[in-house]
Amino acid sequence: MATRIDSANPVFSLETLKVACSTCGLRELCLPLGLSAAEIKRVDAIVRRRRKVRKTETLYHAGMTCRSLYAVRVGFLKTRDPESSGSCRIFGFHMAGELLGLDGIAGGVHTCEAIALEDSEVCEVTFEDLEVLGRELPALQKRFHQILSREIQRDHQIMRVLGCKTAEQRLAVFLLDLSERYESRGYSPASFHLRMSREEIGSYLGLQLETVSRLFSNFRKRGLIEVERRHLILTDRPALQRIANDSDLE
Amino acid sequence: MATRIDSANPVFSLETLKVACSTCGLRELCLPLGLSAAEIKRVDAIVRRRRKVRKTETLYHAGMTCRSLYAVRVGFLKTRDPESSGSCRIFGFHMAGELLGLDGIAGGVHTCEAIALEDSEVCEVTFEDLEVLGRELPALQKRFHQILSREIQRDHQIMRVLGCKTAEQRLAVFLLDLSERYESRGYSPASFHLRMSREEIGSYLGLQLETVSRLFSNFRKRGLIEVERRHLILTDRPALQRIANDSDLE
DNA sequence: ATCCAAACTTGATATGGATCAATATTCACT
DNA sequence: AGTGAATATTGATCCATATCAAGTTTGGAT
Repeated sequence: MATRIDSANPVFSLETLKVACSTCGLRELCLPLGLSAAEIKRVDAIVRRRRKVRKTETLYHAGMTCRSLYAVRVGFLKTRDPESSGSCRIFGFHMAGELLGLDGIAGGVHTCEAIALEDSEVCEVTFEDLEVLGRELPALQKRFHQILSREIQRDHQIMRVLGCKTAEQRLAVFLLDLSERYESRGYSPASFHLRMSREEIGSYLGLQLETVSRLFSNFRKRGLIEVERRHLILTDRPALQRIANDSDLE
Repeated sequence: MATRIDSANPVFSLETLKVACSTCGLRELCLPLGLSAAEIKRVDAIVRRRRKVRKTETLYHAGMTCRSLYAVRVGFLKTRDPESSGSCRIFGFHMAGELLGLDGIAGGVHTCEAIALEDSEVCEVTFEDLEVLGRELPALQKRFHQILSREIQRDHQIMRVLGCKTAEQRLAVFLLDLSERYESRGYSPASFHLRMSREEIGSYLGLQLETVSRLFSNFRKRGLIEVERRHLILTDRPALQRIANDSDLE
């Protein structure tokens, strides 16, 4: 539960260099995508500090002033709606290379809260710095706009799922989405560990946890997946793909 | 069905002046919000052309290259998912002062289609121009980021509704949202005309049109609204408000 | 003015998930 | 190692909303 951790140490230098965007394995996913080496060096300079967030800890609460966005460097977080106290809606799960806090730019206040699902590390960049540097580096400005727009596209995808897919389809879409994201990070697309509970999956997909659990069992019986608690193997992705798309065509 | 209309006329000058942002009644809602008079003049210069879109006509199709965003000047449009052929998901309804095409920045391609629900007019600004001018006018840059972030917030709101509200709550949220948006445009928040069909409302809210129709009847019986086909009077907004929020607290 | 298609309303019935309930498994903590 | 609290599974039942069906109203085209 402690927050006094090495990365909060104000002594930068070597430590900072080691985790600079220039040498970060995520630069092909994260903010620096598409920038030249020289441009990335400039981005390095505005990455304020790396922050560690232990499992179950909160990166930011709703209502907190929001002056920065956070890039996930390692780990896995969820963002959730603070309002709906009951079955707290989960807006998203976020893995390495993804940016958090985009919703807070408009009002200067976080509208949701971000919680680590495993020990994580994030890089912080203030909007102010990003805007100033964006004026100098059109490629960075463009990249930032892309990221914001991408987020809107992602939200549309979720709206589509919530608005007109069956429970079965929702879970298939969810598993395939995770799979793709792991793959683009160099992990196996077919075998991975779920960082979230059945309840959290349900909250994200607009389903009850029992329904999620039943669907896992059902998928297993049909030979689509192997599931052992939170470890998952997608044994028949084409079939999942078919389930995910199918019924909105018929 | 014709698209040969005056605003497509390449002769600008007086015509253009008349509809410039500087003199536009929407400048407190639209892109120029918060800019100085001098800055707004600069924005005027990048508003390429005004385009008229007649009722039922399409402003852009999914798949079309997307180099611009569109600000609604007059009228009312919907954006919808082209994929789900059956009950085409509707992503949103858009009124004067709102911006369309934000999802297309990332890929340079429109991911949804925009269709006019009544005769409408939009102002076009290319992303390129917006980015170039944004570098010169930090206030404009900031405003653009705000708009993108606002859109993400809006999408979250919809995800919340689709993910954990009952049909009754969804309709209440929807009506109150329309009400607010009309009010902030100087119209009555309590009495307005629905530009969309029951089916379109249903598609937006993840409900069947019959359910929407029944809910209208039900709300009327309870004295919450008066509804005559597409004309609507919200006679008890506090009650609607209660319905909209209530049950996720209990 | 008339006709037709689209939009809407209302009723009857079916069903996918929610809800309630009981049990099993796992993990964190002492 | 042992205990209690999360987490997950599975079954039984219920209900909100979908689906099917019929009839009505409206508005646009001729």
